[in-house]
Amino acid sequence: MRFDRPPPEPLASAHGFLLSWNGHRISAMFAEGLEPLGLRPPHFGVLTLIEAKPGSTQQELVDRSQVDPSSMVSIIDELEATGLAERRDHPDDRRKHALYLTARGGKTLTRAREVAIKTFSEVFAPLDADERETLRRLLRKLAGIDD
Amino acid sequence: MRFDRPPPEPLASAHGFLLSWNGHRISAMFAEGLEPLGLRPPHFGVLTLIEAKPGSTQQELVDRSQVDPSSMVSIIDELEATGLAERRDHPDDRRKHALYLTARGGKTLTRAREVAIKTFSEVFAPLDADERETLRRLLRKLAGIDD
DNA sequence: TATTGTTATACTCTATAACTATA
DNA sequence: TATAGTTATAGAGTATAACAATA
Repeated sequence: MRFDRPPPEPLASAHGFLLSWNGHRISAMFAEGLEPLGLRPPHFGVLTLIEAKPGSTQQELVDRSQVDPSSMVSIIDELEATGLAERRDHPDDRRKHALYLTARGGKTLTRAREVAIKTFSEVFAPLDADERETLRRLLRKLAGIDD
Repeated sequence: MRFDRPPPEPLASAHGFLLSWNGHRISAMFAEGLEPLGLRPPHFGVLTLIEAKPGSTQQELVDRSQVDPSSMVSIIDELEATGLAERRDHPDDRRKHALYLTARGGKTLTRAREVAIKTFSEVFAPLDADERETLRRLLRKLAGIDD
């Protein structure tokens, strides 16, 4: 799928297609922006969750990220290999790992957030501030999030 | 990625994540709905485009669908194998094929459209009519479509 | 030489199930 | 017996580049 042009009619007339197309487009653009940092979107998600709750176990990250356990292993393997996060022994249970960001991981997450913001501005450029807020509200409602 | 629950915070706070999550969710639901018809979303797209302009060449479908040429070959192979579309000789150029829906293809497309509408109603159920129209307008604007 | 369609192939991403070590 | 994490493996889906036939 290419995203360098608007989707063609008659497909673009369908609400569902539009939502799907825009969603895949922003994913692809974000993934491309993350590439220079050596990250893919799931890495960003996991880094974000570790920062939000340092010391989380892999199981907790699985629950909060909707990523399956085996994928979580490889994502964290990669984060450790690139020195962005580390597994430490869990104080209460020798089966568990406690996950923490490294200093470098924190910095990389900051840069990844800048990428997210840049991608966001590019994609949402056609909308003014009011429209963006409306879209955000509608998308949250669509996702089943109560405000 | 799982879609049976709303996306977790803090991820759900990000506009981009919300758009991407909803987009992937509706794709996944539509794909699931199409399964009993033996179709995947790209088949639906190609059927739609052939119906919109019968006699299209594969190259034209590639241009209008944003699917790459080699994927187009397998999609059309599958549509022919299941008797939904057919390649005919192109009157002007022996390199080209002219694509047509079969009667069965037309019926299947109708049923696939019903699946699309059903998926759409499910996903957009949390929104009222005005909100849906607003969302449609914003998504078209986002996609770069001039109204 | 360029274009249409095709094939062969490789790659990315994810999911499934079986395994280990601990509880 | 159940849980945390891991491994091995297979699968879906897509993309890339080389190719034959025709223009």
